[in-house]
Amino acid sequence: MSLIDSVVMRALSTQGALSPEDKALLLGLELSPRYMSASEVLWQESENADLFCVVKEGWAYSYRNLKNGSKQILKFYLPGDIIGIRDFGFSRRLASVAMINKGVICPFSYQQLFELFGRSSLAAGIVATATRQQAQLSERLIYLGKYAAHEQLAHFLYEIYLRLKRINAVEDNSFFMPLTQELISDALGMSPVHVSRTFSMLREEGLVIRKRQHVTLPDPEALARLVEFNDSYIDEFLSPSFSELLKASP
Amino acid sequence: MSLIDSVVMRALSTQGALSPEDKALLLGLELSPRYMSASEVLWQESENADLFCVVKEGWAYSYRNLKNGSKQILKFYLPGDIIGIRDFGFSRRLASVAMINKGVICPFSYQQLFELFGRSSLAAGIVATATRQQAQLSERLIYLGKYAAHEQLAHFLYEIYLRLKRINAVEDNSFFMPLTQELISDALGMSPVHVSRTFSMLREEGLVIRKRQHVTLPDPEALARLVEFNDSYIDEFLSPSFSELLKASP
DNA sequence: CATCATTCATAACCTACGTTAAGATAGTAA
DNA sequence: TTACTATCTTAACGTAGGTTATGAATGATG
Repeated sequence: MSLIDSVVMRALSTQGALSPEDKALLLGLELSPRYMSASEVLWQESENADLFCVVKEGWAYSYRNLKNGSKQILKFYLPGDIIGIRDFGFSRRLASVAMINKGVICPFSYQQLFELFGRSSLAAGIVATATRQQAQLSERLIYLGKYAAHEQLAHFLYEIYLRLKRINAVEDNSFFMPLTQELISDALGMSPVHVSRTFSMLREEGLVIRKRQHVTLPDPEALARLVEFNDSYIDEFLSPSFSELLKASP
Repeated sequence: MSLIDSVVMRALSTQGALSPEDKALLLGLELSPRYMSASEVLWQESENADLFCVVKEGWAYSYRNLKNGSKQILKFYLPGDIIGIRDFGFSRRLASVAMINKGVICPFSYQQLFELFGRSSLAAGIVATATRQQAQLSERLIYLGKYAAHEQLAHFLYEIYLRLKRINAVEDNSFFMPLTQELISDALGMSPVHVSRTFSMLREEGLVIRKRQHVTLPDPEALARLVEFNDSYIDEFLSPSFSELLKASP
């Protein structure tokens, strides 16, 4: 199974809507996997934007450095995720991206992406991917705005849990999460100390067990109830009518 | 000048990248403007999603009702903005949308939008619109996470100011803003009382004058300096190479 | 005009979270 | 093994912003 087949197809195909021609187009793209070390930077804010990437292995994150010296993390990327769609259409990067641990990424040029437009219904798949990412950001916005720290952290952990489950990286309610509490604090907009406090709280309530980079959620549904999780933006694929249109299009 | 010409072209065309054929396609769409009253709801969260809208007149906002009784506003829509691109590709609405004051909107079906895909390079324009909206959300995320109330409010007002300036709705550093402090508080994730406090602060510093629904920024650049505003997501159009591709495509 | 509902301003008080700091634990290198 | 560093925990204290409440200004309606 080629890289494209395993990674990009998963990202773009939606309930088998990719036609054989679309697949051929994708497979025709030149793919040169890049091996990244931990903390390596993919690109910096305001650099020229001309490509996007699919994460094959490892975790990454996008962030913005703030004037007060701290940084705000916008999103964590797990294997199978697409990085840089956000910047498609802009000439420069809106945020920096760096690896968390070592991994492998597959770059595509926007030029290649663009050439797919008009030649196949892939455009819709790209749009769907972009909108799904946007939906995830919206969820984060909601939690940053109105919820207490323990609800934010619960929501965050449950989202990671669901996303990892989709790629079969959860076993026995446990998963590998290469994030420091400092990274989590940058993502949730709170202090590292308070992240620690909040983890302690969730641990005492038996909701989260954490040993270094190994996380166990003894009762994921209890977490989900705590945050009233809206999982449609993760689990839901394209709408049925949308899929029909995709299949029917030439 | 038709509705389409004035509103949608503005939204989708990017530095004259729309070809005559694209324009013909757009003009061929059936357009039935709908007259909306203040507070009227366009759609509710989790309703079936099958259309998007262009705002012709009036302001609107998307929001989510939270379990604790409050709501989080995701975005305010000004004349010329597209509502509902976010949901394209999902079968149900991820957020509710309601008018703020009375206005006029122009609905398009996703079906119509989809048919444009593959038949013209409009797809790229749609993607660009979606990504620009996503970029705006990212900016909000950054401000919610790490900045103090007065910085958040300054950022918010300056963003509105820039967006209104783009549609020539700013005169002499003043503009009409039909938002209550309660709506603003729902958008920024803070209490209405604190929005009032913060407005008082900015007023005392001579940065913002507000009389009911009329806002004046005596020195917009001073506000911008206060928040170190990143305006590329508003002012920047497509990247030059991207525009070239659009023009060159059949 | 009087009445009523919104919206806003300001004050008093309280709490969740930030900040600073000092240890504890684990992983790594010599 | 002994440092040495990164990461985490817990405590003590300060503050930004939440909550509640009261009154003023504005606008709508009869």
